Amino acid sequence: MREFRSKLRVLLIDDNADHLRGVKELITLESCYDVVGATTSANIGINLAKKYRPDIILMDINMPEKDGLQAIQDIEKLGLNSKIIALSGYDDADLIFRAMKLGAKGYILKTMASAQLIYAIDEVAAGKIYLPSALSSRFFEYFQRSFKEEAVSSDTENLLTYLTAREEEVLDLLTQGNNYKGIAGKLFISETTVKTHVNNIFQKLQVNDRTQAVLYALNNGFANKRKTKMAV
Amino acid sequence: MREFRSKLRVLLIDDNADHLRGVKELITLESCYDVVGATTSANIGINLAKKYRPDIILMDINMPEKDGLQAIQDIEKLGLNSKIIALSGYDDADLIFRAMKLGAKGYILKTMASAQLIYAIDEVAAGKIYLPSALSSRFFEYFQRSFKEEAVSSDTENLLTYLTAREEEVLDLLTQGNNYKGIAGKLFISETTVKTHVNNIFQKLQVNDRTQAVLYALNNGFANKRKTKMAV
DNA sequence: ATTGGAGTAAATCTTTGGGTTGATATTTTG
DNA sequence: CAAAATATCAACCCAAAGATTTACTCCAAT
Repeated sequence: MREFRSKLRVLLIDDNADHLRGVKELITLESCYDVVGATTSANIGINLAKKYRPDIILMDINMPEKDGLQAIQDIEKLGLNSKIIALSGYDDADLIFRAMKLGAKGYILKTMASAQLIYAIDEVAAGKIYLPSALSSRFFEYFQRSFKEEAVSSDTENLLTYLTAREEEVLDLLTQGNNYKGIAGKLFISETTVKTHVNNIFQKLQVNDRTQAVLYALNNGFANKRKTKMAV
Repeated sequence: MREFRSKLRVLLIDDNADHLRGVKELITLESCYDVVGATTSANIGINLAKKYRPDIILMDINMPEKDGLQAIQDIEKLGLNSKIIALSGYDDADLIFRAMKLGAKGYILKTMASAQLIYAIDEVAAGKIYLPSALSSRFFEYFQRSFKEEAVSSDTENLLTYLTAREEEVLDLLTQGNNYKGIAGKLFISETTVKTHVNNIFQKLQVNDRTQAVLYALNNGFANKRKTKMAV
């Protein structure tokens, strides 16, 4: 897999000029890395990323001008294969979580020793994901808390279990935005039959209309082929 | 925080009797741990957990009788403060992800050295989360892949951006299952005005009815106070 | 000063949705 | 086998939702 290319190309984006300079010198000292760009502007950084397609991008995510997280997202959308390492002054769980969610391959604190910075770059360059164990713990606490409510809320009885197979089919089509006619057509039954099913669904889910039925379904694990999401 | 209690209590659940015995001996050798139970049955294990409320539970998640992941969920629901460490023969990303999602404080492979097992227990007992770096990488790859599709799908224009502030308010109430009357009452405007807004929303989102509007909103990042979820 | 967007509202009309009752065939299950 | 649950359909009615048009006010941009 190692190609013929001699050095891995690194792009630095950090609005603190002093820190930027320091990191640049530090990385330049490493024989295997080549700093192809260093800028204090997120927008310029994004353009440099487009231009040079660096192997590694060190991105400060606490910048005033443009949100560093947004910048990560923008760069990820470009579909370059650059590996982004988030640089931050804070070990805030939410920041870490969001950075990782957006595709950052690492997250390091500015206060960390320079040796650790190099180590992180090495690891990420090697295709791994680098999170110092302290931050990793933060991440997992946050991660697990995000799912806690789910588990708790699911102790209330799930009314979906009372639906018959046919009713589930109908509900599934409801959650795809179909009206009576659409459902009737797709299930090859009459519209009045669909109405009967839908009415039974309303009774069982204890709701008054289709919108509430759809919401109940989506909020109570009616997964059916639907991509569900998590709060950003 | 350290209490007057001398030893931390550990419960072992592993359907492989040999492995169970080995781990039990290993842990008993450690002066700071006390094995309060060791069973090859997940169900018995759950009952032992209820009875002893151990500090640490080592749970094998590859058991035929009962799914170990299910057992983790069951124990978590009991609301004991036991910290569960998942034990597995496989470093499957999906398994790791699901175990952590269910609240496991650690995940270790049966093939790992005994010193590492003890280290993991120490770390978890100290309130940290322990994932060997190799597994941690697996986890993050899986984690980021789960969010990839989201980011990609969002390259299609988000029609929600065209909504006015008022329309967003109305849509928000729609996504809570309100009808015209309910929305009118909550916004202190007439029902006909609500209809106007809703119709404008339909135009802008290019949908035909409220259910489709709600679905569009939920599928396109209309987060508004709503707990969103992620596929299990 | 005036244009345009946003929010408000009413009138009208058509379609869809929701509730009810009752009927029949099929399947499940005790 | 008999009883119960499920799936099918019809006819009915009323309420709610959706489409369209018109119009007034306020506010911001020019």
